[in-house]
Amino acid sequence: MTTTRKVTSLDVANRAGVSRSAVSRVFTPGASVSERTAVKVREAANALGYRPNVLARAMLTGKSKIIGLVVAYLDNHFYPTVLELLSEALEREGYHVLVFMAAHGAEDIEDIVSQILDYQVDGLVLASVALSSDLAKRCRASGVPVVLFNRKLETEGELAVVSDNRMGGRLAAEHLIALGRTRIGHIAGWEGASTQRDREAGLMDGLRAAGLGLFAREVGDFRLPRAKDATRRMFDTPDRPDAVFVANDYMAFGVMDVLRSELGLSVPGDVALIGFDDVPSAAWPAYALTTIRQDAQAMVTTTVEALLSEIGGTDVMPPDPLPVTLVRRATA
Amino acid sequence: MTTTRKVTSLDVANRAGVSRSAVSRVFTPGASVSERTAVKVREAANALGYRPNVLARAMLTGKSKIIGLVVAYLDNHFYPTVLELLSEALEREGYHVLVFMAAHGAEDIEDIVSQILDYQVDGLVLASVALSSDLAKRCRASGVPVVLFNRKLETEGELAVVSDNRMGGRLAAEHLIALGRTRIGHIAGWEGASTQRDREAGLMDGLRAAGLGLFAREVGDFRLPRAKDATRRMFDTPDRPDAVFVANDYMAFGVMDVLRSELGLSVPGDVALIGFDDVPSAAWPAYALTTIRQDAQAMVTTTVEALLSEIGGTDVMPPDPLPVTLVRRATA
DNA sequence: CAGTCTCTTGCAAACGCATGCAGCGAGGGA
DNA sequence: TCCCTCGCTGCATGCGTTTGCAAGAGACTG
Repeated sequence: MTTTRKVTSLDVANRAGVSRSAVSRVFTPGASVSERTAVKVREAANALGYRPNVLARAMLTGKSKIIGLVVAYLDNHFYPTVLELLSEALEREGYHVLVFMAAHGAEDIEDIVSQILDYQVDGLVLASVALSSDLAKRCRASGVPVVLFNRKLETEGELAVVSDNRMGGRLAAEHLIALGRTRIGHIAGWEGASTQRDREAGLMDGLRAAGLGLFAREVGDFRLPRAKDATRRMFDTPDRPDAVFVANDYMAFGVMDVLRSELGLSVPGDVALIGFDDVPSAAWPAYALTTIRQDAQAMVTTTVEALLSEIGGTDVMPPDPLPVTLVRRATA
Repeated sequence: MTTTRKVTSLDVANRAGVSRSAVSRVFTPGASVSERTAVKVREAANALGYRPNVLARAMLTGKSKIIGLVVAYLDNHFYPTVLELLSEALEREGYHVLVFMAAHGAEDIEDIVSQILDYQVDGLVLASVALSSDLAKRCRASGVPVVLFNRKLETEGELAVVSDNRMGGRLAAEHLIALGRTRIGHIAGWEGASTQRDREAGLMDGLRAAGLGLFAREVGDFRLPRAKDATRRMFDTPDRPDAVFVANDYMAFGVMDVLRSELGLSVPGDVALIGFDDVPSAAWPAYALTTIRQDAQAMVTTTVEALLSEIGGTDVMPPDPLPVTLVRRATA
């Protein structure tokens, strides 16, 4: 394996008969270079296959052009979608995404974030992950902007991009009630998530407004097997719910599966179902899940804007919760 | 925003009353340091919150500890799964994944790979992406090991991790034939993919062995809408297939949707269906898709091993295709 | 007690680039 | 013709590390 020596700006400079500075300036947008040398340099660079070393540049400028993303799991299809959108949006701005998997549930977030900071990332987005508020503070102290995605902190001032989860829960409740359902159950996600709390709070708002209470409640932790267990528990009684609001689509698929395949119930005949997120597969005919849609694209756009502003030095106000909409399909 | 100055090894050195080298050595496993200074240094480091700058280290050592991953799309759930597994496996080895989205179909791979190399990645894995063999050569020339994931090149010597797609296709054919089906159709993926070619070749092997020919063929390009269109075309005739082998699960879901929901056909009653990959949702009761399983975990493990070996300087032989298995569910 | 060996440790030189500063030349106005 | 201005360019320094080299400090041996 012939280890071809790395070609540096000096090589290009020599070949083009200029100084390293000249080469550097040619590759630095907005620097002062004459067209004539620019041509010579570009030519030499092409011939040699030279490209500036991002890492070296990062050291000087302090800007690495990389954004850290920590995400806990990818089996809920909402997150792959987000990852794809986020990566594309950032690439458009000259950034790239360094991915970190937060071993599920494990509270080594502390450690993971440290690792990320070692890479001198320009920014950090935490998706589906809870961040202790003092850790957030530490990042901010390192000068690294952080934005929480689909989670928020009770602490003021942390940048968080979320949908109007509470409104979403309320919409779900109102829709089920309008359908004439009265025995409404809830399959909750992980209770540590603000997302979960808000969605449930919204549900309760809606029920209360109609003079109803929650008929049943189980927690599925945003995990498929647990959601199925939760469903079994919830329906293992003669007095069953006639509707269920599930905290996200991913769990809702599991719920629907046990309802139809295990318990032989009809959806929405026996029990109406409504999820949250509107992941792509919610639209698939086999499920045709009625759900509360979060606009992933808008969330990503907002995230990127906030992040880049902060990186640019402009302090930015925490964005408002993004609107959600009920998308009505076959299950409610 | 008080920009706290970055804490460097020099700060730690001063506080601990040693030289920068000492500090460096403390953080370099296997370096020669006395326990006494190690303690002093670690203490100072903790007090100051010091962590070595990975980028600076990367410049010196030439090892960035980052692996580039380029992937074309994440809507086929096979790839999120792989991404998660890959990231976890690499994190275990001290590496991290820098993600690059290859705008679908666009042949700017050339450009994307260049961008990746700018980051001085230690290795590159290309998933669901076709790589011109001279580009592969260019990477190799840069000293960056490349491994193709779920794709292979006709060129010899390129590292590629694939399943035994041909055997998979053959298994599918044999199973359908054993079921008594004779009018067997095929919904193909993107024809530029080796994966597609091999799976189809296997299918043909199986048919031929039974004295059958391919009854119908349409191409779905691994995309959901196109797969659905392909299905409509294939069944828009009085003389319909009684079985279909779809080139991957993701498309198979779409195929099944139009079969059942649009055409009112029964699966497997009217038409048997078999997919490829065994993505998680294939097991969901609403689809219960019979499919050929690729072992994503094994593929990832193989990929990581090959990559790390190459990075370590050991030239490694292209691994054998990984075994696939038929997993029988409700659709065939 | 001198000599030798083994550990540690500091020095200084990279790594590949960006950038302030000063110098150079050309063009324009008086 | 002279001088000022302005656009380019090169020099040198610095970013935060690692690492070969040589020297210092003990520890042992003969």
